[in-house]
Amino acid sequence: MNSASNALQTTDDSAETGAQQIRDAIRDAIVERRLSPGTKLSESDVGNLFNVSRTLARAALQALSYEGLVNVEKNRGAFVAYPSPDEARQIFAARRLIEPGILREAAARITPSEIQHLKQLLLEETRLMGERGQTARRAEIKASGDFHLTLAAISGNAIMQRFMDELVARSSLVIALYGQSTVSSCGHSEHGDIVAAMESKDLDRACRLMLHHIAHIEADLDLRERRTQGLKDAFEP
Amino acid sequence: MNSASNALQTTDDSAETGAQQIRDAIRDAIVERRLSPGTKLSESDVGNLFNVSRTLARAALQALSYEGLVNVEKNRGAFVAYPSPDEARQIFAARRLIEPGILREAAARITPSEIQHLKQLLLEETRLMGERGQTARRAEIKASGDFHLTLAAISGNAIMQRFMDELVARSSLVIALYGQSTVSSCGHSEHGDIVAAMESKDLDRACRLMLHHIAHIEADLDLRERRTQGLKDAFEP
DNA sequence: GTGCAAAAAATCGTATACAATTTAGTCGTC
DNA sequence: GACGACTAAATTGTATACGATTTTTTGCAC
Repeated sequence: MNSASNALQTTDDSAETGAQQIRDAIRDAIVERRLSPGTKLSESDVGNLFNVSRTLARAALQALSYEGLVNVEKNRGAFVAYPSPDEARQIFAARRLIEPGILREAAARITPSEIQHLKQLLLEETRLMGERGQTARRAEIKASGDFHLTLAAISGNAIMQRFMDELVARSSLVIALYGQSTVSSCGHSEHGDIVAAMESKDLDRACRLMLHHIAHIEADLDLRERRTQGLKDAFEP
Repeated sequence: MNSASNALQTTDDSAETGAQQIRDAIRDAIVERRLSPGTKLSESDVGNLFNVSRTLARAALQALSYEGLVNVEKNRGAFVAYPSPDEARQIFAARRLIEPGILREAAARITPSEIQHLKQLLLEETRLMGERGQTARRAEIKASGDFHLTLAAISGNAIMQRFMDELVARSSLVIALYGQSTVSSCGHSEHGDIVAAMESKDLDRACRLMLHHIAHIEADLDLRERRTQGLKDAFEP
């Protein structure tokens, strides 16, 4: 009865086999910053690493390039994306443009159980903020993104959800490159404030908080050209 | 000096060879409605048609699946996307959500020469509206989409431009399936009104017109399940 | 003639092989 | 010793080949 069952999953049945799994594994590695921007992803290496042929490795890399997480250069290979400051600005401009709309749709459709789910995410987030260690920070980054992705899922629009998937993943790359503050990339209790505003049906306030939140993340960035990037451009323009 | 040169084109140099060209060719055929929704795109057939191996055909089809223009079903093959009424609603919901924001950014950055370019597009559009024949109607559909895509290009955000690329292409599929009016799918002189509002710096009015315009397109659709779809589902569930 | 089961054909999933391009290394010349 | 051209290694681009899954056809029983 609920048409969302059709909308929530992009592919009909289980994964398209092999390539999909490899793509997800590499994407996780990129988003969790275990793969640094600019790292070369040789097709042979990826294939050997996952015990598959170069065919599947190549398919996975191409898929990642469509999401903007990997750049494939003709006859040169695939590299973990190294977003330029300008790309970073575009990513956040896109989020400022999109997320308020998603928030409004989500607020209009949200159910009590979904509110509960969101609150649980917030608890997990604050818990991770209290812990030490790299793994905790990685989990925190992921949880922070999951908040925005869950909102997109609640909005019920599979297309916007996919767009947000891409934007959140790329945001993680940008924060890895240009983030300054050692602490939480996403912030404070701003997520909680947004949920509170949604609960009290104050949509305008929720949107304002969301925009403020995104601006806050962006303000923590130092969007100056990195040396490595400059060097690369100097050698291979 | 302008870092936009890096941002405006997703791929650095010319096409990734083969697969990219095939992808574009098939995409054009889909958008121009020379390939009907639901048509099977066998890897072998596509390969033979373009005189390439199945490898490249497959890569092109996968690329199209990432754009939502074809559905690849595991072990069954690729088919020109057959958007469900629900998907159609999501596509237009996404456009309503995104396009006002793009319009605002475009209005803030637009140059006189770009205004001129837009006006030329409008002239071309009205010219095509006056002509008869399938080819003219195809060109009209394309021109109508180009208006929205040009706006996205002017906004200067390559990411939003890509999102709009996808949404406009999929909209064409939806209109092909569910459009009712035999005449212009996109409408009247609404494009012209939007440009006029932009020129007079009346952003709020421009956004209102844009939303009205999108609603107008959607209102022309008959979003009922098509029989063919039902039959197909009955035979191959 | 209808319905089901098994075999044949077609199609996709994946691996391997070869050609083309790039990159690294080497040798010779200045 | 530095620079440039040539050769060799590595990597990507594309094609072909083989195994797995699906679809169609065939054949038989009822």
